[in-house]
Order: sequence, then C-alpha cells, then structure tokens
Amino acid sequence: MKVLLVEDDVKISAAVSRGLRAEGFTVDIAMRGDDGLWMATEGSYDIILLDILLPGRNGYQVCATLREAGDWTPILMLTAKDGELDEAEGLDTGADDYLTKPFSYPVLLARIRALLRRAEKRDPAPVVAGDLRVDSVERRCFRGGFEVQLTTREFDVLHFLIRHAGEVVSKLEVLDGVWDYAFAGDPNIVEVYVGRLRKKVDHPFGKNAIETVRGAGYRLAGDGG
Amino acid sequence: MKVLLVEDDVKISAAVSRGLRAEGFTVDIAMRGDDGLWMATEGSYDIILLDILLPGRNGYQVCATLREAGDWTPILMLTAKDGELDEAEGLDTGADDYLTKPFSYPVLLARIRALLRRAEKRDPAPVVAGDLRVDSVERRCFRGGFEVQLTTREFDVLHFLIRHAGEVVSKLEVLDGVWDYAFAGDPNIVEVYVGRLRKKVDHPFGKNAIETVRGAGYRLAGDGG
DNA sequence: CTCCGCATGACTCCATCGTGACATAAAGGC
DNA sequence: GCCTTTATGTCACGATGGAGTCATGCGGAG
Repeated sequence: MKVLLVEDDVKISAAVSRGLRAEGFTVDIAMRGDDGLWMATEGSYDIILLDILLPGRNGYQVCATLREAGDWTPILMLTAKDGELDEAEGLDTGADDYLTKPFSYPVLLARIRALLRRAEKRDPAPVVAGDLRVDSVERRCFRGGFEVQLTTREFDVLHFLIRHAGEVVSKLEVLDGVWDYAFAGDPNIVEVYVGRLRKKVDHPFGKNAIETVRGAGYRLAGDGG
Repeated sequence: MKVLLVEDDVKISAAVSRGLRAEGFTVDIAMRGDDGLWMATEGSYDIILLDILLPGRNGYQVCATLREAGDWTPILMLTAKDGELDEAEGLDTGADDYLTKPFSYPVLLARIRALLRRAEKRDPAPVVAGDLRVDSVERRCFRGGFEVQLTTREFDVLHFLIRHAGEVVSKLEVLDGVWDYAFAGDPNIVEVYVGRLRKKVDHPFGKNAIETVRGAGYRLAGDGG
C-alpha cells in the first residue's frame, strides 16, 4: 500500500511516515503542493494525505486539480487548526475526509483504514489471477485455497502484479509502484523478489504464474491461468 | 523520439537540446512561435516543448491552433517565471503539462518521459491489420486468433508496421521509429527483422502480409487482408 | 544480360535475467 | 539488555537467448 503524504511540517511528516511505515505502508513525502500534485499525477498511490497550508499550491488546489484530471485516489485532508478548514469547501473540492490537527496517531490510522476500505468497495481492484488470490486488507495470499506466507515486500510485489494481471509490467514500473519514490537502488531487486515469489507461489509443476518477457518485464498470467 | 523545442532564449534551447540529444532524442528547434507552429504542422513529433513568451505568436496561440487542427501531440509548456503562466489558461488551451523556469534538467526529463508514457497509453493507434492483432499492453501478437511468440524487437517492428498499415514505410523510417535514436548500425537489420517476422506471422500459403516495395520500403496490408 | 537491392541462414557477442551467498537492519524471545 | 531470527537489499557470477553482422544467393528492373 502506497501513501503520499503532502505536508510541509517536517516534525509531523516524520512522525506520521515513521508510524505508517511500521504498519507496512510505503510512504512518499512531498513538502510542496506542486510537488505533491506532480507525484500524485505520476505515481500510483492508494491514498493521499494532504495538508491544506502548503507552499507552492494549497491543498484545495491540489485536490481540485487531481479530481479535474479524473484522479479519484482517496484524499484525507489535514488541517492545522479548527476553523482553518471550511469543511464544506474541503469536501467540495473532492476530498473524501478531513482530520483536524492535532490528531492522535491511532485516529489517523483508523481514518486511513476506513478510507481504504471505502475505496475498495467503491472500486474493487482485481485480487484474483488464476488460482492466486490476495486479500489486501488482511495482507494475506492464497494459492488454490491454501494460504502462502509472504513478507511485506513480497506481498506488495505480488499485489502489484495481480492488479496488472495479464499486462507486461517493466521492472521500473514495479519499482515505482512498490518501492519508495526515493529508492535509488538496483532494479535487480525486482528480479530478486520475483524469484522469491516464484519459489513461494508458483506451481511446483506446470507453467510459471509469473512469466518473464525478456527485454520488457514480467507478466502475471491473467484469467487464463 | 523526436522533440520540437520552441524557445527563443538561445542559452536555454542550447542547454536543453544538448541534454536531450545526449539522451538519444532527435531535437528540432524553432525560435519563433509561427515557425514552431509550422514545424509542428509539417513534421511529426513525439512531444513539443513550448515556451509561452515568444516572438511571432505566443505559446498559448500555438498550442490552441494545433489542438484546433486536431493535432494532439503531447505539449509541455515552459514558463519563464511563476505567475507568468495562468495555469488554468495554459491547460485550457490544451497543453498536457507545464513547467516553471528555472527548472532543473532532471525534472524536465522526468516530465517529458511521463508525458510520453501517458501519450503511449492513451494512443488509440490501430493495432489490427487483416487477421493480425497486437496488444501493446500485454505485449502479445495474434494471427487469426492464435498467439504468435515474438521477441521484443520483432514485436516493436510489427507494432510499427501495423500502426502504419497500408502505407509504404521506408527502411529508414522503421529504423527511426523502432530503433528510436542514433542507431549507428547496418540498415540491413530491418530486412533481417522483416524476414524473421514473415517466418513467424505470414501465412504459410497465400500472399504475404508484409509486402516488399522495391526501392521504397515495405507495406503491411491494411484491412483488406 | 547485368546490376543492384533484397532475402536468408549461420555465427558471434553481449545484455539481460536467475540465483545463491552475504551484509545490514529490524523484530522478537529469553 | 543480549542474542537469535527474519526481512531487506547488494553483489557477483553463470547461463542463455536474442540482437546485430556478414556473406552469399536470388530475382526483378532496365
């Protein structure tokens, strides 16, 4: 699960991102409104946490621009103090929820989970490919009815592949979709994780679920098997 | 990949074009708005970088004129300073993105790549010719309902031919379109790949899907068969 | 008939991918 | 608090398939 946190207060963003990462979220941080907009447009996030008062472009504008562009990623608005946010205005620009600072971490987490559940219901992403199934809320994976134990990263990679089942996804797309924006490492890491996944979820016999398309990337078999 | 840069500041255009050429882009430069418009109309570019303040005709006008003429080449607007560009206005004329000067080169490059990716996805280019069909997302090729295994290069060449189905395309055009940039090698490579494609996708009997036009290039049969 | 452009099969080399081993960092048990 | 275990990412090496080169043969155009 990828979270985009757009917040210029370093203390808050540090605390929030640390907490969310401990929960297994992958967190990207933007400190300016325009940067946040850019990252939201380019990246693919499961949820966006958006401060109102931001340099570059305020939260309302970011939110409105995203919605105009047809991006309906769940947005949770963060507002510095009661009254700063005209709630009606915030919701009118297309935000899904708002939270007034100071907020406690458990409350934030609860709101995030609630939004994710709601978004999941509204727009269910494919979670099944062949006899593979993932449960994104519980972070569990099943093959043919039997559960397979996966680590956080392994799960994220598989989840990403299932959401793009049938498509060829390049290693860079996987990297962008699963790892931090700031991840500067070797794309070889994708090969490593695909390898680990194959060991765990591929059929012992028969054709591989994750197919290598040389020079292009990987393809998870779609409905066909 | 061909880039049209419309920019009257010589320092900027020199720096940008040098950088982009190093990345393998083919860069054409126009210093006036009307020249840029003409080049955009005449040539076929993958992306246009368009300054706002230009002699001859400003960037908004160039952009709007192109869109009116049905030209949907991705356009990245460049604006000299914050505030010069009324963003709403810039986007309303049909620009796909905008970038405020001064910008760093990596940011420019990232934006260009993002626009190209986006354009690739929304590109409704025909992917069917006769009983041949290619799916660029799944990177698969079918002849008469049966899948044909192609390597990356073979796929790219066939994809290019199908996008130009019915037209005669010269070997150089194929080279330019598939090998993208500065390929220093033997143009004979195109003949080699056409040969390999014929082996894989042509009918064992009956007329060839890929026709040789001696002295001019190749033509992939269009809807006719 | 002759020439030039195209077709084709064989061959080489290198980029890409797969994998096991290892360094670090975080989590958990005692 | 210390030690063990598990997870993440790095690296290097080996295997392999495909990209590109080349030489030769063919055939249409003039």
